[in-house]
Amino acid sequence: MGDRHESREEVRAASGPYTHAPMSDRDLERLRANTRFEPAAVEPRIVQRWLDSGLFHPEPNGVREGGYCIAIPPPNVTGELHMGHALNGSIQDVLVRHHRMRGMRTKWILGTDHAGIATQMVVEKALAAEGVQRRELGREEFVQRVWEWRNHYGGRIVQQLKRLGASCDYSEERFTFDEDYAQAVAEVFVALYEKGYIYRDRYIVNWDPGTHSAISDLEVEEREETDTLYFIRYDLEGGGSVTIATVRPETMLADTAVAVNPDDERYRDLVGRTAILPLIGRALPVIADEYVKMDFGTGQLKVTPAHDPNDFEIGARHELDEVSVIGEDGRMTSEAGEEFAGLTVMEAREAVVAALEREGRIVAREPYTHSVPYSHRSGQRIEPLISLQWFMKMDELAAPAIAAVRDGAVKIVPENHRKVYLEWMSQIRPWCISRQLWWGHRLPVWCCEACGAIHVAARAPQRCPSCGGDLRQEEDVLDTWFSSALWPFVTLGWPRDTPLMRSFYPTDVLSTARDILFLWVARMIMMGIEFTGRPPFAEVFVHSVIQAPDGRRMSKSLGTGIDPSEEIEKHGADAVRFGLLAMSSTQDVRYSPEKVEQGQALANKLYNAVRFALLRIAEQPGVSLQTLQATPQPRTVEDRWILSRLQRGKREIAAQIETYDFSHAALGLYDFVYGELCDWYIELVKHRLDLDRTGTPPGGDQVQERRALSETLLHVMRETVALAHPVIPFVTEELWGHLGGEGLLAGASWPQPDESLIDADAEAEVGRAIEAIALLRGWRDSVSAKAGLIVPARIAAEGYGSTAASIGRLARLDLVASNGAGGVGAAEPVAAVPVPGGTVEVLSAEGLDLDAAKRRRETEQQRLQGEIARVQGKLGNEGFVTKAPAQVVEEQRAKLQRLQGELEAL
RNA sequence: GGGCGCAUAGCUCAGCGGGAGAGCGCUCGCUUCACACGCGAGAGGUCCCUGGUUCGAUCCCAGGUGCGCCCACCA
Repeated sequence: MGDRHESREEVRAASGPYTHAPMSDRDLERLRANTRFEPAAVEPRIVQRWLDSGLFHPEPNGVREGGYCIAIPPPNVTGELHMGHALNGSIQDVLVRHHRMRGMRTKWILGTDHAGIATQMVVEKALAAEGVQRRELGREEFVQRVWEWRNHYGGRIVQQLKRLGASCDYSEERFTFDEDYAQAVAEVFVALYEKGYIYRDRYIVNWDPGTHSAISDLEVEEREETDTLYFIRYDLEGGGSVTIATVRPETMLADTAVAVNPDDERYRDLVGRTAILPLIGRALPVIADEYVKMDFGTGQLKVTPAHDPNDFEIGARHELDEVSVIGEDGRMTSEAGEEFAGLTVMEAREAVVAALEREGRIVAREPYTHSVPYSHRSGQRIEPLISLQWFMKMDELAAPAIAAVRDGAVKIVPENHRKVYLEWMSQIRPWCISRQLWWGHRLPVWCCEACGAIHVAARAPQRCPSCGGDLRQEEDVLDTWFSSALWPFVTLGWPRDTPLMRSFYPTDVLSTARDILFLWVARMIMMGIEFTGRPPFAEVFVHSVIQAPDGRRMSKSLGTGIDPSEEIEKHGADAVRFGLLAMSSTQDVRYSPEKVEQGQALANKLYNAVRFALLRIAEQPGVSLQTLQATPQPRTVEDRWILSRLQRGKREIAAQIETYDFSHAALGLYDFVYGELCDWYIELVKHRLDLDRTGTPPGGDQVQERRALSETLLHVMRETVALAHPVIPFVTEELWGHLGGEGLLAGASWPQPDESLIDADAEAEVGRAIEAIALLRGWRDSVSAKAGLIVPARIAAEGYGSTAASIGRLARLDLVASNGAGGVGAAEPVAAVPVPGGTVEVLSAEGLDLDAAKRRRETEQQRLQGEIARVQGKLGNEGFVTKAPAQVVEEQRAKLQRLQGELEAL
């Protein structure tokens, strides 16, 4: 990073004057009246300001250096925002906003996916509700209807992304079915075809009767099911029989062989003989094949090349006939015989079993649990069928994509996904890329109706180049993932050499859930390298999957889904973003409504902290908001303390964002705002801006002091708000305006840590005071001191020189000088409260239940004695003293001393 | 059948070789002039089990148990 952002104009930094007058009296009145941040009222207005500003659209300058780019995983055009989108949107937006603030030309490529099967199914369903069937309409009309649907309902998700605050480049929205995109897809297809990577083949595929299309291996999910395993006797010609075992008796109608293992002693003499297929009477050769397991079933296997992927391979090895008895509609064909033709597969199964039973051929049956393939898309059972499809050879494309990840050109975070990727890629198989759908990129393949020749070309030929005959375009469309694989470069103008390409390719990071690591990410890497010569991104960040609060999958059908848009309406986009980031990790996580509420609380807290600062400063006599500089003017130890803590905060959150550690970034922000800024700094400085109720005009020095504190406060507030902006952009943008920052915070500079403001002494002093105050408050509570009671006390401890007054105020003590002669100062203490470095002596028992204090003291003594014994035991252990690092031993000695001091003080 | 991951407070999760943490929930007390979507104080834990390594294990290693997820063509 480094010097890239240094040219940024300083005026946008958090230190600086009010450059306009944002806080008119009316604004201040409104601020005073609104004690809560109202996201629903504020956030939509801020979205509009961002959009109008043009900040989200970077002008391409043709130079990759100094740019930052993310391509959004394009959501389905018909989709609605779900939790995965919301989380990934939040993650990408944190990255994008952070880099934009660091002065980089930042582009977040936006667009939607035509999502072949999914969209076709949605529209088909909608049409069905009107009583219209896809086939009645015809292809052209149907595709027209899908476009209408898309123009009407599509892009809702883009609106939802805006509402989330995602700072995508909305001015250049892309669609994987745009004309340019389609042209690029065709060119890629042609190039791969010409290289011999794409080919057509009759092969057994995963046929999805639901979508009436082939689908890829990755779209198949296996489900455990218990079926019946039937043992069926086939007679042998010339006497004897074999018994095969199957869970799919209906496919026996398509058997073309019986196989045994060549090493199986039992059946050696069967090989070469002929079995008779029951019900059909077809002669089946008995063959020997290694695939057959000797220890499964009978060791005799029916071979059905047309309806089982393994049998298909066996068939290919032995040149067996392929008989298809199940059609693409999932029903039995005429090949199955009159008795069964037209039945569904399940009906046929019953009928075949009944027929076999009549012939006395069922030898046995037993329950059998196995995995059954189902279509991820339609939910229907996959029917393996032989079909003429287009395939893509993957080995050559995979090799460089493997190397890219193995050698670190593409870094996968978290690391464990790297191994999964490499393993999957190393055993990659051909990809079936054709789909028998209507909505999608049609294959750029033309068939001559006269001579049957096939022409593959990116632009439609007029007539057959071979014979001049009429051409007909291939009916099939491409798998959606074929076009999405080109997303990071086609969206930038590829194959043309555009300024966009030169400015933003390759992209910086791809953020996604792991479910599409193979379907999409791996294919993008392969295609990116093949067509642009470079991987399409330097890093892949794999984020959590958000599950329902009860640990089940979030899904509409289960009723476990939580709609992020509803959560945004209820709690605000800031809250949802914070919540999702805070709950995310490298694991899958359960949705935690509490984290969203925590985010909402943070936004409100920050709002009120700024509200306090501005209202209180505005009321100072002799101080005008308009003339203040938001610069650090430390006057006291707490000023130095907060400035020091702030520098550390800036350093930490930047590092966390850069290492994709979003939960710690979000929670660290919360801790800083609550645990340091609000609980302590504001409480410590409040009195310095006290309103003077006596009406006495302040002296000149006092005005100077108040002015200095005001400037420090403004500075701290502006920097905090800037720091929080990537995570909670809305409330921070709103407050930035109130704080007089120039322009929009979205376009402001990221606050850089100023090492000179780090102050270890101040941190130690205030840290000690905080500890003491907490102990004193605990003591007060234990003696039932009323909240308003001011207790006379004296500090008898080292190290409170500059914080004693603060301790008095925040612990509600009336502190007297330690050596005060006469008066209460000389009084005998009635109690001593141990604090770091000594005790605080309590000088009056009035209003205190000191018996309770005594009981408390006793349990405290016990605790201390226990701890002392433990540390002494450790130090008495020779092994510890000689083997442990000297520093650790020293720490234990110091601890012992401290504990003994505390015990004594009691 | 392979692979990966997780078991810490009532819930959701951080932490990770030397004093068990957060948010929410719970209890008690607060109209303390930013915030009751708030403030202050508390209670609550054989850090899954069994071994091992170590001066020392919630943390490292091995095994076990339970729960997720991914990949896989045994009828």
